[in-house]
Amino acid sequence: MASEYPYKSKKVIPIGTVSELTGLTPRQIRYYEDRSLIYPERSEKGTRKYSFLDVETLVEIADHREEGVQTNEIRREMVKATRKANKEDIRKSMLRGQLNAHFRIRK
Amino acid sequence: MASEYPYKSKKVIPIGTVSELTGLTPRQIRYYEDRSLIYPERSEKGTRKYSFLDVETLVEIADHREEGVQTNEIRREMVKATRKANKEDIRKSMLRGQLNAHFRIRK
DNA sequence: CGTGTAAGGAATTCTGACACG
DNA sequence: CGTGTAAGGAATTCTGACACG
Repeated sequence: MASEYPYKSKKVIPIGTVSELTGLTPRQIRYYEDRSLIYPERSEKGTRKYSFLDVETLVEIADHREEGVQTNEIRREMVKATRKANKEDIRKSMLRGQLNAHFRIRK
Repeated sequence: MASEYPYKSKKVIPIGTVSELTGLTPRQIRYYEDRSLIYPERSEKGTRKYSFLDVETLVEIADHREEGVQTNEIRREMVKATRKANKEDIRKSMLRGQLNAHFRIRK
């Protein structure tokens, strides 16, 4: 489920590399986590690990910030976008369910 | 060209994480690099960075090693597999070239 | 609010070497 | 040949705080 890009969501990138990839400073990256915009995983000893998806999200955050959008507003937009995506997923899976029921398609 | 998996080849994973992902020790991972089985990138200060493709390769290496195959033999097999893949790429691109010439398809 | 920085400590990684076999 | 380990050093990351604004 939702594993179309197996490597995109795997959290394995350290903050220094994320910093290079995004152009953001580690300080900024940690702050956006503090504001609940991203959720890296932690290794046993506490170092943060990010996914490529996190990197993409951070780039979007950076774009919004450059336009002066505050982190609060960015969070609202992200939540909204997520809800929309989830609704579409539900719609699709319901459609699939109907089709399967109709045609008796084995998964 | 060959960028079907944009994130698969990007070298961003530190050796400790690769160790967890593969079950190999950092010592083993460095040794296989020494034997020219993998080629991580280096950060400015010298720390190794691996891609998910490297991780996959390392798992294959681990499988071969468990069967007692020596690194030399593993390297030969890998070179052979690479050559085969390249030949297929060339064949495909030539075929594409012919088709394009025949039907005047714009790229 | 968002970001920089100095501070002290902890965890990571690096290399070259010795060991075993 | 392939891998473990102790050694010393360098680079990375972490947190909490003060600063500016």
